[in-house]
Amino acid sequence: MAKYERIADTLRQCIRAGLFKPGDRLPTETALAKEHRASLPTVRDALAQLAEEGLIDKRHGIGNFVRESCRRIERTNERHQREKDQVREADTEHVATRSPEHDTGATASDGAFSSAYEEAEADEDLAVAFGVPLGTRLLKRIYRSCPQDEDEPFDLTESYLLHDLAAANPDLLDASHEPWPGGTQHQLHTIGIELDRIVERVTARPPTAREAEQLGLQKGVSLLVVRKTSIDVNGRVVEVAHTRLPGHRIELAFTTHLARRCDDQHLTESHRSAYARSTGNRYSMRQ
Amino acid sequence: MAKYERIADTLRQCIRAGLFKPGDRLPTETALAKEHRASLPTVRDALAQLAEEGLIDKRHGIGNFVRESCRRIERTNERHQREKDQVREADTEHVATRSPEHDTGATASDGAFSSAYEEAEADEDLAVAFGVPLGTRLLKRIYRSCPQDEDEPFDLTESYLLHDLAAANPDLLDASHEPWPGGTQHQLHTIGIELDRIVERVTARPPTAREAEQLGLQKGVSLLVVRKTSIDVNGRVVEVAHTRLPGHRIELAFTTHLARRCDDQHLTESHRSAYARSTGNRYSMRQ
DNA sequence: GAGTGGTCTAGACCACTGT
DNA sequence: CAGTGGTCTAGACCACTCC
Repeated sequence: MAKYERIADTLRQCIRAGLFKPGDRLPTETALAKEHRASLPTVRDALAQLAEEGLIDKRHGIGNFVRESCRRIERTNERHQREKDQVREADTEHVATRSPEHDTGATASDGAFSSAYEEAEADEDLAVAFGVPLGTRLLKRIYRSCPQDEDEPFDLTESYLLHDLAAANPDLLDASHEPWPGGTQHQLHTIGIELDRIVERVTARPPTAREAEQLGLQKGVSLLVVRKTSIDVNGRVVEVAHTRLPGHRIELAFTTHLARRCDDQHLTESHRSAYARSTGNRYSMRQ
Repeated sequence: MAKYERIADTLRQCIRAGLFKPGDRLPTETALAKEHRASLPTVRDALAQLAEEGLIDKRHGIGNFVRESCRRIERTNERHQREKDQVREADTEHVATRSPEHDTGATASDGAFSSAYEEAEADEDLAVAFGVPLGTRLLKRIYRSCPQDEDEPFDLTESYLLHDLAAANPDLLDASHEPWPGGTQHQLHTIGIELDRIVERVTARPPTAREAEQLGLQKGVSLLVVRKTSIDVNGRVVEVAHTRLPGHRIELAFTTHLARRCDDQHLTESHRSAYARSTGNRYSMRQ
């Protein structure tokens, strides 16, 4: 085992054992070097490893600090249904009463979020996603949300709508109308769009220098990248969004409901398959 | 901008421009150092960055190679429903005919997989997940699957079942009976368990040294960590699995079907909410 | 053995932060 | 300003791979 790994291990143990507590500053790098009879770069290799793991926070010109064990924020896919439900509530009753406290506790209710609106043209990627010609006008919106009562943003989203579609409601083209009750689904509702399903594609990679800066991340940590596609009841892609989240802070929860195994033998196999294909994961209403 | 970042940028451009093609060996590190009038560690910092991004493959004693742009493997949550369907097909018709080619193309059909079985005791984490006392006997199984016609494993899974439950079918305790048609759901079926839903929690972090070795990954790349909980029709947690996947190779796709906004106004709001809570994301059968 | 990347050193200088 | 981490250098030695 390499020396820098041994040093990293030692520090890890000290932190887990509570010898260094969250918020504490570690000894200076030169002090650690002397203590472990190692050179500075070697110590720095060790510290870089701890930073990647999210165990310490490197602050240029100040020191290396033990990370406050930040709570993991859960984001479940069931919020999509809740959001859809809220649209109708807002619609039928208290029109613009934003009720963010409706989903309490477990869910990441996106506290405050700033945003920026601009026009964009569909690049190849987006053109394919929307199924439109290259260069089609899009409305691009940038969101940055924070968990309640925190300072650092924890998510960075670029959302795209078809411009001509969004233009049906001029309010949608104007950033000053944020926030909307019920979020994007409500916005889409105002132009007569109802969502049928949402597909989220998740990958992970280290952040670029720019992303690390924007999200206040250490170099080398992992970024969760979610590409969300919203499809309306006519099978049309109406929104494509690209979200980047810090992997060590977020837990994406996806619940897949399975159809009850029905004991009616009158359905032939081919019928069943076709049915399954058309509906996907769902819950039998028969239960 | 730091020198090592400039060097990394230059190399990135060379690769993207096709000046270095996939499979090519880059100039030696000393050659790059001379070319960029930089020291060896500086060049190595640049190369480390490219390795984290999955752009190059560092091979000790041989050289640095441009990564074959490995195809991204998609894993959708709709495979859970397919797997459930297969159980029934296998049950009613061709009993043990494993038909992996049923899900063609897009899906990662887990080619070959080795496995190891052993007993384990529930630690705090697992005890909470299963809702059983600490120390309860569990059956621990380890899977490593490869995409079709590839050598490197791309996933590493630890699966846990309640031992006493699994013991109802002695075959489940024996590794030699792998592979099973229809996978774990079929295995559960043999002891009379039908799944209601699957919850997958996704996070990302850099791999440990051990994980990097086991999965053949470069240091510093991102790992997708999926914790899957399977819940049966009685609301009991019957399987907990922990899967680690290379973030740059995998794309996890989750489709959330939304209930149609029903225009029947006879449902009061409270009824609707209660209904939504009990069923989660689903598809209206009325459509 | 020759050539490659992996680790480590000792020391220099720069950039950032707080006083 | 002093103290901290960030970058870079020149060179040494080790570990791995292939011939």
